[in-house]
Amino acid sequence: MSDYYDRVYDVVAQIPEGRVTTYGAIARFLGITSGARMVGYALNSATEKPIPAHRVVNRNGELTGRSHFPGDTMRERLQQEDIGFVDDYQIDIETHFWDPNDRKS
DNA sequence: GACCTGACGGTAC
DNA sequence: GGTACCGCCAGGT
Repeated sequence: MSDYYDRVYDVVAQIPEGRVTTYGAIARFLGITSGARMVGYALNSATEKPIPAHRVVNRNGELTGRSHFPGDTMRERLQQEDIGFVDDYQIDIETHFWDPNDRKS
């Protein structure tokens, strides 16, 4: 069943502080290149999970999922981790991008 | 049981 | 270069 949900949680939970990743990167890491949507959907159920879902943004670095966070929790939390913002709700994804495949366990 | 929607991404026009 | 449409899989109604 939603095994891949757990994998999403596992990957997201391993995102280093001050780093972010994208839905596509996680999806591709799980083997579903076009399943980025599913990753986001998984995180939808992960809002109550002990994972830094705020470190996951879309391919454009936009905080698309901030709507699921109370207030500006997502934005403020990222700023606390020294994440560079190019816009009020868009981070410097190219600078802080973290690929799941690059994790060192 | 069937249909619709949903934290996105890539390709086509 | 920008906009539009289609594709992926699962869950909720």
